Amino acid sequence: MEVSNAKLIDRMRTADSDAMCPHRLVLEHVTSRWGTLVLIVLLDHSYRFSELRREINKVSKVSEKMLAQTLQTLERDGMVYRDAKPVIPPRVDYSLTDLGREAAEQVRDLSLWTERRLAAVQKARADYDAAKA
Amino acid sequence: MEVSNAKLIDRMRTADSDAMCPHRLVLEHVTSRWGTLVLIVLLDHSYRFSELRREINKVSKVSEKMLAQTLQTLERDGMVYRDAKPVIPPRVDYSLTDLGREAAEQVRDLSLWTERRLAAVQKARADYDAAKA
DNA sequence: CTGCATCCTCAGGGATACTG
DNA sequence: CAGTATCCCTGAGGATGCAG
Repeated sequence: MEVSNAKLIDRMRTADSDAMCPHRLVLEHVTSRWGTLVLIVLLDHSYRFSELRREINKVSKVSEKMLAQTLQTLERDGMVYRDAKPVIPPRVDYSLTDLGREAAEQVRDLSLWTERRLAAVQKARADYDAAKA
Repeated sequence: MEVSNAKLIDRMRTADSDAMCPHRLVLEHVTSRWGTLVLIVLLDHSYRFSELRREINKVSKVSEKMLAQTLQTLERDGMVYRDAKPVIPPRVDYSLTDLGREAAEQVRDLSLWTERRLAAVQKARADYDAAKA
């Protein structure tokens, strides 16, 4: 990585100081509470809406509304492909696009990293809490 | 990466379905709204509290409360080192630990990735919006 | 300067009911 | 089944004031 961080943070600036710069918004979609889980699960294979919901519910309860909303955001950002089959009853399959797969792999790696380093974090917490008392 | 995603998602489960598993919590701290910015900025060098706040404010206004809260969380997780010098007026320097640097580099890479792929995302959004209308 | 503590606002997110 | 629409509420997060 040749780019300095000072430059990165500067490129995050916006003329309007209140509005977020575009790529930060994408980052927030990808790292959002439900976005991360959707991406990680979809890395496996495509899922129907309720399959996906059941899978995520194993980890953390997600409301139908939030799942739909998350999927729409990721679909609009070009991360998720939505395949709605014109059958009765409806069948909709969600899968990752190439773009989404790139994002998902990085999110997954970060998740795996936190898992690997969990012991260190817990140690740090114990020390921190002990120092407080 | 040898580990299957099915296993990853399963390892994210908790006995108590409502509680989040430990490493997901760490992930959320690191990818939180202010956590990402703190990590990216600190990747440069250490900062005093108000320096850090000014730097982040360039990108997105952060309240003193949220910055302090974020720093405490990251410090407790062993990502950030807090060096409080016993002088008047107080001087506190924040820097990344080795653990924090590992996290920060991944977050920065993800941020750089979204920046690189921004054009693709914006194209996808335009297509999506056009299809709606 | 660096923080706590307090109060308050608002939007993220849940529950429910309804439709194609 | 796969959503949309509605209502509602908790809690993230901002503003202000004060202390060390």
